[in-house]
Amino acid sequence: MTPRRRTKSLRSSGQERQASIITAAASLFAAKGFQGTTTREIAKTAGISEALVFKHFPTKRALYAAILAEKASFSELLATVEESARKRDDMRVFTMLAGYRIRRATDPTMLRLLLFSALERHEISDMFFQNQHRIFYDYLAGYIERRISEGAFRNVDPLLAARAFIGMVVHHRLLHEIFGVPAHRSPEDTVDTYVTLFLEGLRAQPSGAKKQRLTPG
Amino acid sequence: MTPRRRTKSLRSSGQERQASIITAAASLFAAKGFQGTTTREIAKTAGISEALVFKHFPTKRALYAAILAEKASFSELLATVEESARKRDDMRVFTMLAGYRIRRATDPTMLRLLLFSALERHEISDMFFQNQHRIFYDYLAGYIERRISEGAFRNVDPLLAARAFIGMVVHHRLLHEIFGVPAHRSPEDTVDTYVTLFLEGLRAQPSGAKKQRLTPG
DNA sequence: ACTCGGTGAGTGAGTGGTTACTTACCAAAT
DNA sequence: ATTTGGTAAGTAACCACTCACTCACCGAGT
Repeated sequence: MTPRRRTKSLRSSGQERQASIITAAASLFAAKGFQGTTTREIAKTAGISEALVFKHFPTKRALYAAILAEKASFSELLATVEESARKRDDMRVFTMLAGYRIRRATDPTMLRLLLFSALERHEISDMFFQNQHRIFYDYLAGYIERRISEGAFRNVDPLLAARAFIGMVVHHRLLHEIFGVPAHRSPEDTVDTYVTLFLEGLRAQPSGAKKQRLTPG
Repeated sequence: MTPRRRTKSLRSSGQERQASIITAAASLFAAKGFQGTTTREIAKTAGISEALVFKHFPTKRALYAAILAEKASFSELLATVEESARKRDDMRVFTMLAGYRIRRATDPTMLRLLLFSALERHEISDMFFQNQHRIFYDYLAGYIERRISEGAFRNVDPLLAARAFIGMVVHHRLLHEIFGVPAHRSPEDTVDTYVTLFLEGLRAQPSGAKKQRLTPG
């Protein structure tokens, strides 16, 4: 029996392969950084030979740039859709998208990629970073300015407030996901708490463990 | 026994050399990470041959561990002195030391070392990290609990509040010193503002540029 | 229905350069 | 004379990247 195109082909198309290389490389770069990842490892993770990686990307650095560019352009797309929702005054969609973007941008893999690229000072990373964080600033700018116009947050400097908020969220993720400090709440819960804490003027839930030690462990 | 040197010797003592290697290596590791730094570079920066580096430290990793251990033990020392000042109720010394420790721990070189060691997941970095952050938690724990007992910050969860504050400070440093986003105030000013902002319940200076755009640049 | 040649997917076995680390030896200080 | 600070010149392993080559697939000609 000579089966024809019945099951999956033995060879992938160029686009499929390119995507699988990017996926493999992204997780490795996020885990070990650019310098810490070898092209041999990338090939092994993608299940192909090292030579094929270089058929798709001229250099290791070009592959890295492609990954960051892809992530950045997806963020850009989300921002555009979100902006149009805001203009249509569709607050349900806007809030949902903004929430998704915040969760995505504070996702451990994204954070590790972001931090590594920033620390290792790749030229490409500037754009990536600016894109990732403009999201937050724009989102919070809108929210805070709206609330201020409603009479809330008297005497609050919006830029400082936005930065403070981002600081809380990012730092929580750093602590919990990257540095491995155990969280005393679920991530979702904590981000929500931070939002409340920040936006309502540092009034946290009264249910908090007041006598808790501040040093974890 | 005590060798008194009239003129500068052509050769350094073991301890002097060891210190100079650590200094050179620390700045390189902070700038490029463990993987990104070569032992040749370290030797060149310290102004000696590569072989001599290995006379003082058996492996590159051991040198790295020594750097983190040194930083951590200095922090520990500061914490001890500070604790004794607190017990003596010497608030002037306590506040001064605590301020110094916060400034030191948010210093760009320390932050880069910390972030790199955490991202690259060296076993040694755990201790280093725990030490660096216990500083904040303990300092803030004391402050916040004191203020709560005075009737301030009703319904505030101290752990969350401490984390939020650290988030603000660390994120500001990340933005400004590592990611290169221009600060709209001086670093010292901003840290102080964060302290005020946090401790007084998000009431920032009314002098703030209220109509400022939130996106820098 | 079958062959055959063109094309792109895919690889094993390198290449030169770099890395962490070593060896064998030297010179200054005591 | 011995110890200690110091080096030039290695070495084996590993790195990003290349080369020469094979194989799978498809469609045109018969």
